[in-house]
Amino acid sequence: MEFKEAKNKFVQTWGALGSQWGINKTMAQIHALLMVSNEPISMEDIMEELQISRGSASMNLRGLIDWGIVYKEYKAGERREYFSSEKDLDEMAVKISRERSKREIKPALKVLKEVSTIQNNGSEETKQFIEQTTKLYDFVLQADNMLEKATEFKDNWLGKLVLKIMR
Amino acid sequence: MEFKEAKNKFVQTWGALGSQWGINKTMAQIHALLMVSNEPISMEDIMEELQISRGSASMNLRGLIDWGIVYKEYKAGERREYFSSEKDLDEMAVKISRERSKREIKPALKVLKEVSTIQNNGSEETKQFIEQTTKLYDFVLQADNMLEKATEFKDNWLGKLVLKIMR
DNA sequence: AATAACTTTCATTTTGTATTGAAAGTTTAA
DNA sequence: TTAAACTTTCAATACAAAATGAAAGTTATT
Repeated sequence: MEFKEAKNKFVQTWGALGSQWGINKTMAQIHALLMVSNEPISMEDIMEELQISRGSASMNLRGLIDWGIVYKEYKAGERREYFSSEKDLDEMAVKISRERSKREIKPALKVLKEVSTIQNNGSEETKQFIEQTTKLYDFVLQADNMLEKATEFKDNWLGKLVLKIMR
Repeated sequence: MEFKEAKNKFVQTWGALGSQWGINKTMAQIHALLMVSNEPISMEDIMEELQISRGSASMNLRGLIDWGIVYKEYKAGERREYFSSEKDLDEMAVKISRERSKREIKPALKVLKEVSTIQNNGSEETKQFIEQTTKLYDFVLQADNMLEKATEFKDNWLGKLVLKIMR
């Protein structure tokens, strides 16, 4: 397999993985492209490489910047903007974890808290509902805390965690 | 907030959360419904409650059974099938982790291995590509191993993990 | 201040995913 | 073995999410 083919395969795979985890395919593909490039890439080049429109490139790049894992760069004497991605994978994982927590888990926790604290009117179904949603709240809270704590390690937290768990 | 309203809110929220993580909304809603019900529910009732068609109910229930987090149950003297969900959240997390690993992470790892072992032709871009995809392979492998190890605890692994991490 | 070089926005269109429902399939009971 | 009671399948359809691209917006240069 030669470089070009490998690169394309990687971009496609990363895109597919992304969409299985709720990240839009094109966004994941742009991210993949930037991850394996050592030098910043212009929007024009991204459009060309992935065969996507200007609008799509613009929106998805902005999305990646909002996630904090892609940066804008300016080259001296050039008008055009260039983009590069976070290359440190621990840093990347931390940022993605934090964002997902903020955007998705925290709001879900809020609702879980609300619904798990309704008045128990004594009926069996209400009792069961409160019980299960309370457990769920505790579980999700714990999972979210774990992510938060883990990301505090910052320095290769994943590796340390694995060692710890394996004893 | 009364029971019916709370239940509905929970189902909607769980559905939304699911689709943000790549699980189809209806499937997540059915799962939510089953999680907070103490007794098994028939397909008919699920259709009624969520206002979905027979086909959709059938497909999504089968999907949940494939994930291993919903069970078919038979009532004595009744033809109709009933469905209930895994109520143990640790068990549920273990099953979901294992399935996602098998379906999504393992295949991605295979590709990462492939593309990270192309012949280095000496060019800078090839060198960078190999370097970054190798790092990515190691990272994803480590994350996958962590999940695997964690799920071996089985017994409230998440809680134990959190305690460990927090010291 | 006008022009050029670029980026963003957003109404429309396209694409992909999920749903529908009727027909086919299956199982159980008589 | 037939009928009844149920579930699954799948081609057609609906729906939602993403992409397009032209117009509007922005910024830098002369």
